[in-house]
Amino acid sequence: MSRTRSEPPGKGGRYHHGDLRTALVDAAIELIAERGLRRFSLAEASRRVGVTVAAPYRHFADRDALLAAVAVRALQVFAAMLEDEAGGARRPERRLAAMARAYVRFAAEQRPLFETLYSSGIDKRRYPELKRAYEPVDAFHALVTDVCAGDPEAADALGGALEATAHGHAALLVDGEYGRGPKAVRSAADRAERATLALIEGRKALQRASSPPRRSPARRSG
Amino acid sequence: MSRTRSEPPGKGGRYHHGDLRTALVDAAIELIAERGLRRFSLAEASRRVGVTVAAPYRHFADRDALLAAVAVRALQVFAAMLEDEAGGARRPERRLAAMARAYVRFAAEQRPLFETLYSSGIDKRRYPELKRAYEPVDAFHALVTDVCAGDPEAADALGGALEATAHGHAALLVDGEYGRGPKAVRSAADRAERATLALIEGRKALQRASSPPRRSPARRSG
DNA sequence: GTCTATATCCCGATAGAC
DNA sequence: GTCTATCGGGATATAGAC
Repeated sequence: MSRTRSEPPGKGGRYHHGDLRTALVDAAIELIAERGLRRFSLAEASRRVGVTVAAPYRHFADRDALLAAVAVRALQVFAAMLEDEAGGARRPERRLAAMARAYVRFAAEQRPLFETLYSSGIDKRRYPELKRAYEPVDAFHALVTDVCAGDPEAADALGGALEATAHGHAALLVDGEYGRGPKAVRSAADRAERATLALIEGRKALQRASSPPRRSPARRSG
Repeated sequence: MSRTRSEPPGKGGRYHHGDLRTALVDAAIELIAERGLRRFSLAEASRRVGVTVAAPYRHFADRDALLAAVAVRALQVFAAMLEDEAGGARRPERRLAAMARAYVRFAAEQRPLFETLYSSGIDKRRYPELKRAYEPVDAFHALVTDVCAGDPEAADALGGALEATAHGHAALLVDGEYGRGPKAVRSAADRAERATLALIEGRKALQRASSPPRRSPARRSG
């Protein structure tokens, strides 16, 4: 559909692929969608684009490197969805709530991408391109800073809570915790949005000491 | 350490394992801890226990079935940690906060179990024993109901938010989002606990309509 | 009923020819 | 850049020893 394939190699035919790298990423996403991350194989992806199993190694060091490329794609799509969904809202609180919805929707509508990003077991530290791809998501942190105007510690606390909450809803949804159909998706998105608004509203509580500090005997009430 | 092994089979030696099923589960957990979920193999587990690769199939239908057994073990450990950590607190709010800490600690200290439970890709619907193993965790829901005395809808909303938030912190921690060392674990546990308390405190906001309803034109403000 | 032995097929990865 | 050939390993299935 979206792949550019010049001509299938037939049997014993020799041919150069237009953009094997991209084609492999596309095929990988298709395959992961069909069979799940665990049953995805480099060999099958190669077959699907019409090259031998050795060909991918000119473009990717190994199977993980291909998955890392899929993860980069995932982050691009994710960033686009975030921007798209949050674009309609004016106040930062609403924008953050919309982002939480987008987070959940991304997980549901782009499940192979979401899974590759968070459950593929690739070591993200090993792929600098992947690190770079995270930057567009920083719009989120800018909004949080905005909401917590002038208090970086508050922004840190709130940002962490919002991220974790959105991620939790998305992950549990994909895990099947809320059921499967589109109803489950809407429900999870609603819950994520409300939890986001609730956390923003009650953000002061995020910075209160909630357990005794680790070192000093600390004489505060608690 | 905790495994009962009668006598290594040596070469060509023939022997019956005391409890191959349990031994395989133990070996699987060890292996997942050492190599990660993705590189875990039934063959290597078999080798480690001292049986041939075909032996496990007397006890498990396939690789996934063994992972499901690991998941059951995971839920037992998880339930024990929840109970243990929440035992010290009296008020239900504190108990729930302690549970959030336990959730994060479980993910960090029992990473192979946590990963098997949430990232192994096994279809939980296919393993009734796994469904049954979830029951001990229901102490959590009882507490939430307690906090929201008399309002089942509120309990549902709050319970979902708390679960997602705890899970989100745990998942992002395991994912490396907060760094790696023990400092990251404490930090994540603190954040999860505070978010829990904040959500309990601001739970009314979880039930407010936060986006226009799906069907009717709805003339309410917003 | 539990395990061994064995065989098939698929996958990941590498080396060298074109 | 891609193919051919090849190696090692893992998932399964089956037959047979005890």
